[in-house]
Amino acid sequence: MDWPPWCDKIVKKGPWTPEEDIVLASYIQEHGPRNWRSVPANTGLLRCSKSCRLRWTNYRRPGIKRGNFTHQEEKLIIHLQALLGNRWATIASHLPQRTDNDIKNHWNTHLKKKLSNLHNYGYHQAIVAKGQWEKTLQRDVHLAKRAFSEALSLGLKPSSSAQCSCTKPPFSPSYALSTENISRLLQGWMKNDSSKSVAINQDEKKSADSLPQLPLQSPETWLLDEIAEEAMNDILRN
DNA sequence: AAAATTAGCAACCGCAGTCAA
DNA sequence: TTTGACTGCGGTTGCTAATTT
Repeated sequence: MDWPPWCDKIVKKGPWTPEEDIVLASYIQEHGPRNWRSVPANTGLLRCSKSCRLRWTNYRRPGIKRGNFTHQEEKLIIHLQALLGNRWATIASHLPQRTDNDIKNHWNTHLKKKLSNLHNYGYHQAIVAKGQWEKTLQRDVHLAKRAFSEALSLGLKPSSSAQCSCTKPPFSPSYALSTENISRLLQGWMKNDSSKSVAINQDEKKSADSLPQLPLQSPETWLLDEIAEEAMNDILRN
């Protein structure tokens, strides 16, 4: 049965009910998450294919982690956002248990605010610590970007342009933003991070592990000096 | 206690990319 | 080469719960 042309008139919107979820989940379990157009047609759900896909991708897909973001996850999101901009899908690929929608919502409702506080707190610290705080988060982000560019000139592997879905790179060259290269940069950052407990994609990690270390760990070229890091931790904890 | 405001989040919308016919 | 179907993405909206006045 094809989805009728008048489907827009009967399509249901708004929150999904548990019953609809069960129907969707059992259908996907049987047929796999593809051919979304067939889902409403074959299940009788009064939802458009898009809505079914979104519901599955963001809420019903196995392995999705819901609930509070850990401190470590937040830091990773902040760093990736600084590097990539609002490319939520790319950022989400580095937090496999989180969806892009979840990350985007968390950024818009929590992290932006926290970063704003961090910025203000930074200027306060600058006065208190007699200039030690001149490395505010914004500057750190700038440094990260510079380090990124420098690292590229030191031989980060270009990705095949066809695989790079980045349409709006924050800085050039555009090939910089491949998954592999981002993983390398993250690895550099994580080496400086105390907990090192972020679950990055295991394949990416293997790939990154097999590559020579890049000179990204020096204070001059990587993100946060101890003071900035501590202040950031304070803000994120609150 | 009630009304107003704010915050958080699920879901929708529109656009762009991909691919097959 | 063109066209249409499908999919993915990011921005935005709107509902609900929590908080403030």
